[in-house]
Amino acid sequence: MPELPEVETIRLNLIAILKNQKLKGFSLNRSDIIKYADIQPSAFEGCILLDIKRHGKFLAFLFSGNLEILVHLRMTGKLIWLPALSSEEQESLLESRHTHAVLSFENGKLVFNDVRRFGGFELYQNSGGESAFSRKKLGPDAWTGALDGRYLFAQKKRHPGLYLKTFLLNQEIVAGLGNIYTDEIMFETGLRPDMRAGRLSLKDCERLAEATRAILEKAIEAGGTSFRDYRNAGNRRGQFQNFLRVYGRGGLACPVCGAVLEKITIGGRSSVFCPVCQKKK
DNA sequence: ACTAACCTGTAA
DNA sequence: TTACAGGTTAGT
Repeated sequence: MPELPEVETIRLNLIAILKNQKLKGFSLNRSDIIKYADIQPSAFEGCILLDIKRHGKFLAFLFSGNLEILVHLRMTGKLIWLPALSSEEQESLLESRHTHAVLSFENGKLVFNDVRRFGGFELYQNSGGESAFSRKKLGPDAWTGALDGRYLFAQKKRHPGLYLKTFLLNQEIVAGLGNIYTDEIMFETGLRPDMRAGRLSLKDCERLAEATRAILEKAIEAGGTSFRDYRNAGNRRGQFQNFLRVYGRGGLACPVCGAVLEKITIGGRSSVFCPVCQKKK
């Protein structure tokens, strides 16, 4: 479900509420949402949440004692701060068969709910001040990282055969982009998703980096995109779906030239683009 | 470098 | 009943 702007929105919601709070309890309704563990969940109890960081679509909850929880929401994962909800909503969320974990802090409970169960937690006991992000093969963060035209140009030389769509979705190249924002970035840049990355010029790469920056900024400002499932930590929708130009609009008119937007499948993912405004090269 | 698989829910 | 969904990855 969530891409970088949605995960960043959740991070901003939660850091304001949970920084320096003590974790009192860590309970699981299903143990299979723990994808990896150096230690037991109970080892986190009594620890202080020092910070919440994000790299790409991963969230890292950093606790005292060098303990860390990595969270990935995949398609339908949600992190919901229970006190933000009405008492009826709180009750139904706690009883939901898709609520898999509850983190109880001194000021309230944080719930992990995931219909499809692709998402989950990884529990780390770090040594030497290393963050668990370093264990993942992730490129620079698309928002806070060193992403520019020169970097993309160097990367496209390493992966010349990838379709541009697949290239932008690859988290080892750039971390944080998903199906919505890649389509939006390619539309903004005037490049087709089915061109090969090897054909990108340095100028194209500079435009891609620029468009990425601009679109992510607006999307974060709008609190992310709620096309269907996404909700922030307060269980509320984002607003960026009102500003999407091509994603989810296959068969409708291009907002710039009026041509019919095409929808194709690349690497198993749907892509929508304008056959007039976007060029293959 | 592509596909099938992991899951469940919703819409066609 | 079938196709499809803001993601990733093991296997081919």
